[in-house]
Amino acid sequence: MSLREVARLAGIAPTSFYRHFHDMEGLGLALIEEHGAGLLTLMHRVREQASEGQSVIRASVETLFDYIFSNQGVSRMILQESLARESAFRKAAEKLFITMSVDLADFLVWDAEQRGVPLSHPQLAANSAVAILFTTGIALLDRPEDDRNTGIEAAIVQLRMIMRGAEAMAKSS
Amino acid sequence: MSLREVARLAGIAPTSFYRHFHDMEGLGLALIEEHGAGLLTLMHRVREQASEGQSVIRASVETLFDYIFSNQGVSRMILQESLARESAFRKAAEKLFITMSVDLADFLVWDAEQRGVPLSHPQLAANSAVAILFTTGIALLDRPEDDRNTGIEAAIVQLRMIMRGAEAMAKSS
DNA sequence: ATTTTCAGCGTACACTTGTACGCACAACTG
DNA sequence: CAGTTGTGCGTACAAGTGTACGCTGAAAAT
Repeated sequence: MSLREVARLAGIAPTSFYRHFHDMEGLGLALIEEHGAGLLTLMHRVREQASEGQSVIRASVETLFDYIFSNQGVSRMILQESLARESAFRKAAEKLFITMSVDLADFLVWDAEQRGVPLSHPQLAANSAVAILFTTGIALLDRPEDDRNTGIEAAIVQLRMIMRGAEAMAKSS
Repeated sequence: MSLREVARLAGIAPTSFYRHFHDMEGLGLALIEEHGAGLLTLMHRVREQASEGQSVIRASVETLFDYIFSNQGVSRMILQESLARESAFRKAAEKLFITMSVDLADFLVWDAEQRGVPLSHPQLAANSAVAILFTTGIALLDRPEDDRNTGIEAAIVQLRMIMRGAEAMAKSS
């Protein structure tokens, strides 16, 4: 997507773009910052609410996928850019994923303590979860709703599997 | 990367590009096909050799990461394109990852039978493994060797965790 | 030996891209 | 009220893009 294309969609002259962002990179960074913050708080809230109820995993997956589905463009861009060649852009996207992973890991250890279940390598478990969630989430974007629903169920099983693995490794090591 | 840029690097005139590929997409498809086939056989071979020796997981991770590190451009392109908007290009990349996952799942059930250990949801375990391996592999590309090595060890732990989880789920369900 | 195929070339065209420059009008500030 | 700041515009340009066309010469096939 080019600067001119953005300007066209925004209904302004190409040169007016500079009034808002110095760069195309500037726009990208702003988008990441905005949506990144929203996503982080969203996941926090879901964990708080769900931990008083049923499955945190199910609630988290459904919430995150909902978010991705209703913000297709940005979500895809962030993931894609986090895998691109070095740039300020990529650094920001990577940072977001790292923050999400760390947040999740924090919750995992808290939850494990709560339940009195030891957990080995919580950070690595969180990294796995984030990687799986985003790649499968984005891959589901252009698919019919049936595929999306089975994809959600699959992701839930995958996350459960990781948690079971982390618990099993803690017991036998 | 533009058609003209490719032609420049190939040392031919822009218009001569058409003698070899009808399209930029044609080039991409050819690259995916070529490297995809190589990658699949490479992983097959590694599993055969390693199953007579030590850790299959370690051998697989090291081999795959070696491949990614020595084929940075194509590897990154394939993963990135598999997450892009619908296109022939994306379909090919997605197909490669699906094939890799299915191959891995086949091996997992064979190996589990061999060892007399039940395994639940082998296909989902394989999907997780492939997603984790590629995203972390690509993310390690622009990093110093130290990071790469710790990344490899981390990936190994993550895969072990998934396998332990799949075994645990099979026992208790 | 003749023909066909192949891979290269240069020229040309219409189009898009980023961006520099300066002007106009609103809104807010003093 | 005058002044500053923010946001818009049109024009212009150099560079890059895909691709249509037709010419060459070598290699391969007949």
